[in-house]
Amino acid sequence: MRISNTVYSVLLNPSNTEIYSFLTERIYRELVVIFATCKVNYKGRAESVASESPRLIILKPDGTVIIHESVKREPLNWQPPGTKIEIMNDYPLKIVAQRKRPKEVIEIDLKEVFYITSAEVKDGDFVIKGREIDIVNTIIQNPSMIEEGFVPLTREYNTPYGKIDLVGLDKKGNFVIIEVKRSKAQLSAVSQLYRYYLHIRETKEDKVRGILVAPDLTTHARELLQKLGLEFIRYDIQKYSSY
Amino acid sequence: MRISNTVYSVLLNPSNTEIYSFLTERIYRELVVIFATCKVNYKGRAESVASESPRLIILKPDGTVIIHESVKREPLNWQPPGTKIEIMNDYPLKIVAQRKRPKEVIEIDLKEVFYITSAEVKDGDFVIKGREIDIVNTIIQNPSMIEEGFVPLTREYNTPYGKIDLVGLDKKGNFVIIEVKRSKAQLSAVSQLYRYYLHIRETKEDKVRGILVAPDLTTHARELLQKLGLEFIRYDIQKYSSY
DNA sequence: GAATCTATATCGTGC
DNA sequence: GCACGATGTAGATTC
Repeated sequence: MRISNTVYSVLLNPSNTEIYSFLTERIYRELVVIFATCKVNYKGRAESVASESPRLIILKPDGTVIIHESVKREPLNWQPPGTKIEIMNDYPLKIVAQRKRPKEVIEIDLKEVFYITSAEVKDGDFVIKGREIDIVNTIIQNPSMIEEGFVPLTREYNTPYGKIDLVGLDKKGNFVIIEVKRSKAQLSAVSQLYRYYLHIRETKEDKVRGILVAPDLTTHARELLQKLGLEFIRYDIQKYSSY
Repeated sequence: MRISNTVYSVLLNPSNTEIYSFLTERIYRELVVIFATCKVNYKGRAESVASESPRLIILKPDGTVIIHESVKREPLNWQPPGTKIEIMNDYPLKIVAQRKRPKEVIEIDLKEVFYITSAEVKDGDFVIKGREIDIVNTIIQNPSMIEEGFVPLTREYNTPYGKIDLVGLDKKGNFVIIEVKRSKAQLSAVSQLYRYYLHIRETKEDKVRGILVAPDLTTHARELLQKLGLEFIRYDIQKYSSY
């Protein structure tokens, strides 16, 4: 079937023979959607067993396998891109999807297949903004939002204890370490900053300051921050949303 | 259409009128799958714009919205469960999915709808094992895997600075803090343990030990661990996989 | 390939 | 509802 430039096919209540030839012809080439009752077994980093039930199965041309039930954003089982997908012409028909690192395998036993569809899909353009990196950019363009006299030096500054979002100097020449969070900062953000802070304090002669930049932080995060001698600067997303 | 106990419906190349009545009747009741060219705009914690392109749209009865392209395990855009989904009978037909906290909205402009399917789905049983909690259970049942004389006291021990996986006493009566990781431990695991360690050392008179239990840890994690005076115990997943 | 961090993370739990 | 940690996290980036 063809509409505009998109070719797609639909099989309703297909026989096993139809399913097998349909799938073997189309996997890795088209976006395949199967609605069927199935059992699913997963074994790898963890293990899972799913009893027979109707589910939605998606096979992407890049090797991704996604199995959904009727609830949640997260799939019941999955395999990421690069997975080796095989259709086993057994009774019942079986889809085996495995990858090497980590070694993981999903087996899908297809019981009743209600429909299968397949389509050639070319991806469109996608632009996203408002991520952490955008905030770091805003700081570099508006260093005074940290404080008067702040001079950004390096972003993604590498240390053995992790990458520091931004390092710079204050007007007194102190080393300044900045960790940015795009949403309310939690304990882990403070720990992360403290890890960098300790490392820089040990390896640099200069005085060091650690600053957490976020729209807000939790009560416990604030307590810990103060106890550790670190600083907080509120990032008002409204104020700098013009970029 | 009915096969066994599963009722499902398929519309091929539906008209706008058909799409509208089909969707309004079925959202929040059935698992709906749409394959269509569409534009997608998202605005909330971040923002995104996706140009017109064929995509797979899933509307779950719990309010979940998932939009997939032909690559990746992760959807292009989404809304989690609890989202308010509306079908707007405009030209073009539009799906608006919004939630309050955080305030986020997705607008999907449907251009050409190739097919829509819908099905009543009751979820099956699902059992998973091999998660962190299973390792903690194993330790509690085999305390000697920590060391001779170790006595587990409390799991999920609450502190202002986070929940400690397991606390106990060693044979000398020292307080022992245990952080468990199911895969190779990284810097953040060491920071996490250290946060708990500092807190307990400050609030308890007793001597305190912090132990990281994991199958392995990265080089830098090991360095930091040693520097902070914390300990590591290897958890051999093979050895205790019998539970 | 290993290590680290971000994510519109999502999800579960405890308060 | 908030805070916090786990996730079979996935995905991007750097080394």
